Amino acid sequence: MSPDAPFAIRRETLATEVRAEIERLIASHSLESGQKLNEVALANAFGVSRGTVREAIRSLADSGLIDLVANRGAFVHATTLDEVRNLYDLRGAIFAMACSSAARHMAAAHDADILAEFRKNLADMRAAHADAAMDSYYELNIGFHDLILRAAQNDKAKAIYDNLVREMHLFRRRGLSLTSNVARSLEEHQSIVDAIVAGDADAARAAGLFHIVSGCTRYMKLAENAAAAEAED
Amino acid sequence: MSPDAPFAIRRETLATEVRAEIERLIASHSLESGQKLNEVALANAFGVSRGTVREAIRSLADSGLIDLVANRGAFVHATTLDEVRNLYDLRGAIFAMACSSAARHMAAAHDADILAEFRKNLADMRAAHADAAMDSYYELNIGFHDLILRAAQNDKAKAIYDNLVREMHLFRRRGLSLTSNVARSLEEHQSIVDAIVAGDADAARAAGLFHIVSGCTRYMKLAENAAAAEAED
DNA sequence: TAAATGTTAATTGTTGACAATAATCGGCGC
DNA sequence: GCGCCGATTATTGTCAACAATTAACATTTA
Repeated sequence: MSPDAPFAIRRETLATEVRAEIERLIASHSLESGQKLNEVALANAFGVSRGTVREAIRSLADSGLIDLVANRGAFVHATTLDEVRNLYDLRGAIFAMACSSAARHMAAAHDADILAEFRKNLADMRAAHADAAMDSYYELNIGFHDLILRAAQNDKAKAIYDNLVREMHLFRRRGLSLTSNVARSLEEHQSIVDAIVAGDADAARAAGLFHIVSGCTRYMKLAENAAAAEAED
Repeated sequence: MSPDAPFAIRRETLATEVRAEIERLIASHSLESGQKLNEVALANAFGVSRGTVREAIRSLADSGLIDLVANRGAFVHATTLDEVRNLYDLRGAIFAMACSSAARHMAAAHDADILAEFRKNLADMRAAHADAAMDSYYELNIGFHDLILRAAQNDKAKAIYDNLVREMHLFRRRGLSLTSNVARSLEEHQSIVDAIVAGDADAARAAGLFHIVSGCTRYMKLAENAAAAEAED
């Protein structure tokens, strides 16, 4: 009677679709930071009941994408630069831990499948870099981090990490091209994989932490420049 | 929790109270691991509407305390020993990061207030240890970790950490007394505070990680013994 | 005019009812 | 007896209406 099928065909519920739709509205800046979400308006727009959008909003609130004030409403969370720094700190801590765990698991039981996936991801990324195919590079980068978290075999960590990435993505300032320093990022990926393959948990942790800290530094620099450019207008 | 007005009478919403009540049912083992939650039964028991308990259940699911299967229902999440290990890994990563951040902040701007709170917590703990007052020790231990996460000034990290602690607490096996090795735990707290006061981020990170790893080791040992004792019956 | 108060409109919190899906049970054939 | 299949029941997903709270506006008063 226990849920035996792990990959049970769970038909998405309406609320989850609405949630995804609202996320898209935030990502596309149709809903601005700090803006209030009107339940009836959203319900009408999506052609669903108010209770359904309520459920979606609550879910987004639990993920930290929306702020909830009792009896007053829901507001798109406005992420400050200090918060982004904090999010990077968190990402770094979790990602480094995941790299370490991945190395440990690889040392304990050599997993050829996931190793092949790592190799393919690295190769594809090199190709994308050579072709200057920046859009596919973005996807591959997501895929790489996903691989790490899967190799760590820590579902909870993966869920939290995915949430962090999603939040950082959604509130990323418009026009910040993160395609710079691709070559360096690729090197960092390579050294992470090397440490994992070698089964060196400490080296993997260090390489993982360095990767995120570097990413944070790059982002902060871009944000500074963007702020300076805005001030000039 | 009140963002702006300190004197605001934030009347809790019904769903929030119901959520707390369900948590209590899980903690008291009135709801067993893996057990199914019946919405109408809970609604009747609490004297509220089904929609309200639905909202509470969804919130618990987002926190990972409950597993949700579409069209089939909600089940109390059954935490395995492997999962507990993963949770400890996560706690360790976040706690170590928090200790590091706390040290960094203390070095940048000496905060006398929080320092006094640390000193008081350590003194109270020593007193509780001397009096063998284990129940108050438990509270003080929670308070210590809370202080660290506050000193780190990372709200998101604090929210996630609190969630992890709550989950580990709720699914703690009955009869596992965690009051052993209080003296050693106290020493670890002391060395964490020392590193933070010194503004040594690296030392604080190391001390924080060691504290959680030690706690994990102690817990695993207890769990092993408990399993062995059960096998004897 | 500006602050304070009373009144109305808009929005959220909560509820009960209906529809869709999954679990249960009994008959039927083998 | 055992397993498959359809009808019945129970439970969840969704909806629309009601109650409580908040925001907006108009009115009064100093």
